[in-house]
Amino acid sequence: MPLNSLYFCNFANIFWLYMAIRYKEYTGLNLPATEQEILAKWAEDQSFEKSISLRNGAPSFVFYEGPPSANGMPGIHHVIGRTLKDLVCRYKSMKGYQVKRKAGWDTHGLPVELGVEKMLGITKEDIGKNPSAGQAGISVEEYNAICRREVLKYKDKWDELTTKMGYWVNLSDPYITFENKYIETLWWCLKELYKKKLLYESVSIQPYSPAAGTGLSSHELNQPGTYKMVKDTSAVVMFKAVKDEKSKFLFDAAQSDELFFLAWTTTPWTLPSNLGLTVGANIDYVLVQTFNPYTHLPIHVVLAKALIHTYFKAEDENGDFERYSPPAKTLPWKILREFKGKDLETISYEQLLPFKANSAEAIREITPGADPFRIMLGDFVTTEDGTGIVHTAPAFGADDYKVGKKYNIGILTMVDREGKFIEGLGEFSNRYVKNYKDQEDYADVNVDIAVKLKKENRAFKIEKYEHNYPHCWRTDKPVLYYPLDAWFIKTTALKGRMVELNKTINWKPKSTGEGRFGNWLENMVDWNLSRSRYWGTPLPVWRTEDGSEEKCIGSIHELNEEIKKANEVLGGNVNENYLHNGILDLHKPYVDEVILVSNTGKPMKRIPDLVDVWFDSGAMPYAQWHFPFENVEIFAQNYPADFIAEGVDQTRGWFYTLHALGSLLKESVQEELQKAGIEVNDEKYPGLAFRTCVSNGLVLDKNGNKMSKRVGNVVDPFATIEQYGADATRWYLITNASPWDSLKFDLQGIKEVQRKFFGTLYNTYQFFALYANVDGFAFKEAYIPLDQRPEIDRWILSSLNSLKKRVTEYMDDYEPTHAGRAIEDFVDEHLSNWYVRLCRRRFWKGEYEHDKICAYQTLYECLETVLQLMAPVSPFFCDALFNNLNAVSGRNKAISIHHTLFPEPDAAIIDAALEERMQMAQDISSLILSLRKKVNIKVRQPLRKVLIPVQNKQMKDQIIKVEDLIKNEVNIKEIEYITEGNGFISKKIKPNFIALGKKLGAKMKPVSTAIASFTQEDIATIETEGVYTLHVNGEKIPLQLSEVEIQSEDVPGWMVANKGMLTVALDVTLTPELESEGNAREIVNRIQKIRKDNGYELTDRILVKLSENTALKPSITEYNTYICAEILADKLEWLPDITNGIDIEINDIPLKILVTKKV
RNA sequence: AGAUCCGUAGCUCAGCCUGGUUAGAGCACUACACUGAUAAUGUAGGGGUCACCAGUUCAAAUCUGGUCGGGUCUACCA
Repeated sequence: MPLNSLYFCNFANIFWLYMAIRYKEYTGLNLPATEQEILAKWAEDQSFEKSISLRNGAPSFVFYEGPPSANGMPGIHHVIGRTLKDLVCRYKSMKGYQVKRKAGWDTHGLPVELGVEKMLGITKEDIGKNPSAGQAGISVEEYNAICRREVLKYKDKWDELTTKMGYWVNLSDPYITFENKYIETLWWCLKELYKKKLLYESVSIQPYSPAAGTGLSSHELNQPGTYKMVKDTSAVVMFKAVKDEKSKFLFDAAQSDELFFLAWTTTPWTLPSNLGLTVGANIDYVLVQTFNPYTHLPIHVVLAKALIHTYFKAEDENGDFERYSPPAKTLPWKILREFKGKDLETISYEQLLPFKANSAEAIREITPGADPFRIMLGDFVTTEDGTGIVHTAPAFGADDYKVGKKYNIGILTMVDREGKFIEGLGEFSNRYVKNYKDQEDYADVNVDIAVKLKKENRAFKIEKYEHNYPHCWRTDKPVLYYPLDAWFIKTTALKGRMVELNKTINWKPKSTGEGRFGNWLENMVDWNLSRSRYWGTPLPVWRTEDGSEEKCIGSIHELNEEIKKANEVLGGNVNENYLHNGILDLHKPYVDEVILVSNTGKPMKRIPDLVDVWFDSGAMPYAQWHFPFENVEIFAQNYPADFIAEGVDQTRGWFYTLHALGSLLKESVQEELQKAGIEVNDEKYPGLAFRTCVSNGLVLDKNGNKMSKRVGNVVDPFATIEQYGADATRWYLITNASPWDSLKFDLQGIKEVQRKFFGTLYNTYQFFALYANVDGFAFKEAYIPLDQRPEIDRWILSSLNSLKKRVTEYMDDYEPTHAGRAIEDFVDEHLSNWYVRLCRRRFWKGEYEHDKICAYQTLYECLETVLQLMAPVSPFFCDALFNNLNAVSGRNKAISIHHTLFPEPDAAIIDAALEERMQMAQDISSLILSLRKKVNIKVRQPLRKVLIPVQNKQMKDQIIKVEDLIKNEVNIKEIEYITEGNGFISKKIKPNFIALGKKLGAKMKPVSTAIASFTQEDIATIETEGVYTLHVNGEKIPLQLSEVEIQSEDVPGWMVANKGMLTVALDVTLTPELESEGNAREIVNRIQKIRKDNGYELTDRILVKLSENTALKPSITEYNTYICAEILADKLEWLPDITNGIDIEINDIPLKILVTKKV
């Protein structure tokens, strides 16, 4: 080896050792592996913690984490929601805000309890027993201990997913809803509401299982198999109207002293409890004259017009009343009068089944001042089935209760909790309304009621009716809707405020807030807060046995004081277990053991109810900081949230409870803040819990079905991330569909993202690293001003700044999908397929000097910026590449891309004209390539000329500036511009519809036909004159040049292609000179391929031997210098014969060639 | 039942707010090219009654009303 070669070799090694680092080059794109490295780095550098501490003192951006329940495994749908949360937080952090993200766990509630019951194989009845006293079952203490343990069963899995998917949230200090401090804040909230009289007890109509003796939650009612088709006795019964001023118009029309309202029921057992009838205000009703089909007495009845034909045959209308005689098959009928439901309001009727127990006195005893047996208006009435008049028994239907309350008709509960009629109902007393006791000789009381009504001329139609009815999932017996005591929050009291504040919330998408949420608010009812379960936040209300006195407790301290007081007053062993250390666990059964004392010295026991878990999560803004007991300052800075995001299914869940509590507690919160000396105003603390809310849609499987374990179409997020990487998964989830559209999840889509976007980005980076390493580019030279860079650099930088602008706008508008798509477009269309493609030579050709440095600086900046722009969405790969770039250049001091500031667009760099002409260059090139394709002339074969017709000077100037790019790209020698007047090109004209449409209106059609038949001369006329007078239907219509669009269509004798306003004509003549040059290019191409096949390094020089006997020799000789320069050879050696060479063919001419490495 | 979102190529989606005359991308398929970025790229091709019906308009994928289908939430009803 020659001395100098050795020297160079060593020098190179030493050189690189000295530099210590080159841009890292990869052997292949492996996203999961890169992510592992980055995760390790983040952990080591504490990148997340630093991303927050770096922003100390900066304005805060407040994010609330909706607490997931960790008693189920996380699924892929959790990944999309969390990606959305994460990207917003990362973005805001990069925009300079401090974004604290406290994690949280939802730990109470029915799903937890049901899971535990299932695991233990027990039912609700087994809980609360005393096994040590020999009872079968489990104590509340033990049960709750198991719930506490089980609820965080999958916490590790959740934490793992959080980490692996790159969700930055503070897992080390989460809020947990079962902790005493958390519950204490909930108690504070409840007491505040209590003090304001917003917390009250009342009855509500709930599903109730008499067989099991317990109320059922809606969750239980939604268990599979609870709704069953059953056949029940249904009855259309006749309520007799009372004649008075209000009903006079009906009696007048009937010309009778007796008329009836028809009402339908599938539960005749509710009839003794009937107190009203409900009609729809705008439903049409009719008064019909007919006969009772059972008693055959002539009658007058009222029912909805739309339902006439379910009871009467059309052909019997106005039938012969005189000749009706039983047992007649036909029932003649006649409409006497038609009216609206609202005309019936408050008309009275006689009680249908009067007994002692449901007498007027009994009713007023229960509800003093009640005014029953009247017709009411309700919006729930339909004409789907029945009669359009709804029998209303407030005790046994939620709608009935609501409308009954409005009209103050009282309430009758003629059925006890065992499901049987109470005393005082005559022959029906003590009979079960359904066969709840499995009696063999059970006689259906509903049938007996129907029979009685038939006999009394009070039944119009009795039949078996098959319908879907809910059953208790435990006993399989039909459920009753039954009035049960419950605690409510009077949300309706602040409805106005909630509606108003909702208008200030930025909802994404808007429709969720205006439609789904707004509607929900409009139809708000009071919040039923109580649950009769075991594992949850206890309602902190104690009450004396007679119910005359009660206390609501608002803190642990207060409770402990009351505990002591009760012991002192009541004496004995009252609360003896809680005197020393106070209460240590606020859950059942401990709170229930505590006895308090009333102001008059009576003992008080706790109401056994728990609080709806939605209260837990809705109070999370306060409870997560243990407000107001601690952290008042922190709370003040973190309330309300700037941003929350959850699935759209939370609209009436978390979103609602957050919003409701925000409104309800506004004054309480402001007071506490003021007490702590914090400045309070309505702008800062408007009683709003969140300012922006993004609701994301569902994740469906690729066929559009809901993912469910049962169907087995769930996607395992861990496997997905492991195989394709979190980056590609996140990018796919975000860019494929807007977050609020439901997403059809398809792994093929992730593969596509991986290949198309990350693959392209990776290639671009690899390309840069490859050559930058060769040239030792480390961005050490001064930043070259734009005006000293070539046009194409200025273009890509302009385009880059336009991109920054768009991405920023989209991100600020919570439209990450559009932001992501814009980035994709840029990387693919602009950076990779135009800039890099056109500039390749600049990187590997020539010396390391001005133009090359420009190219490196430009590409570096593009890469760096794109990585920053995509960082919020896909945080791993960009951080890796960013670090690789920085390791060499040291341009940015941040140790992670997530600590940098989001790129700010520079308007001065954006050059719209430049971007426009580059688009033209791309389009023109594309057109020329398509023409080449058509005549089958490959790009390596140079062509002489293209013609481009130009509309005006400005267009010509634009194209001239990119002329060289086009010529290079499509291998054309010359571009010739043709302008007006030479008659060389033929043109096409069409109306400018927008301009003309406004002016012409209805005359548009004939005018556009006229324009379509313009000749070339006509077009020339309007072009030169600027105006053309059309004659349409004898009317003169002047046509301005600006009202039409003219474009070149054809150049006779040339190959032509169009796109929009652009037209290109290609000269496809091949001269011997052009062919010769084409041959030379072919040779270069073949030899480059051989170099590559032989595995030579980029910089290796080669020796080339060619066989002399070829027709190609003149071409090759002519372009000898060019060829040698391209292939890195000193010279081309011609030999008569080559033994080891490779046979190739160029344009059908054979050639033998031998390439070896020069040593 | 009510509310809401969605329905555009075989698949995933733009375009719709602000109506304008060849309805676009990508994937997949076919063919041909190109390539010292190569799991890339270009060009060409097939593939659409823009779910349906009605209305407004000179003009509707776009605006209005309705219908149908799918998803979700809420409610559960005589």
